[in-house]
Amino acid sequence: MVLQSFYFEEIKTTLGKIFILENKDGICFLLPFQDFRVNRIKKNLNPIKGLIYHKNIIKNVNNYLNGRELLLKFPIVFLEGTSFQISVWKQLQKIPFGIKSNYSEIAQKIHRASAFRAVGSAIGKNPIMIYVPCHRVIKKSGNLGDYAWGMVKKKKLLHIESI
DNA sequence: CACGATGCTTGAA
DNA sequence: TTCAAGCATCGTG
Repeated sequence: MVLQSFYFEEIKTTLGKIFILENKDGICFLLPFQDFRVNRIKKNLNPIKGLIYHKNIIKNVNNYLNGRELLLKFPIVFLEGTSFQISVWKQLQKIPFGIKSNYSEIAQKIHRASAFRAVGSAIGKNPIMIYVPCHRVIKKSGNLGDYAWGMVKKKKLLHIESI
């Protein structure tokens, strides 16, 4: 297998500093800068500074966060994750803008109705924030639930989508 | 390999 | 509000 090149960028947003990693096939990671995976990714994949394939995601992220634009579609590549986790992340992508869901609903959709607790764990490892809209998943009770990157960020995202 | 612990939950007590 | 059940993963031994 041919060694592929990865490109990264770190942008400042109203949500804080965000790390973006891409290759020619799509977006591979989009994480808050403080996520523990960022350093590991840089070290292992040795990405080149500066996006070249999906440069316009930078403007899209900022516009979205400022409520000026909806999320555009970018190809997404899951470089890691178990089949269970990937099926959860793919299911999240089907939640429309401005619509909320809950953990057991996601579990049902992937035909693992009783695995709602595991769904929560899988969502917590989402590699691509915003575009894999894990923030739209809240508790069935109506409480906002938890968020791996902090409730402040989850609340901001939900606010942007008026959820 | 076998447990125990853990994590963006739930439903019942 | 507290708690046990339930499920995929991960760290330990």
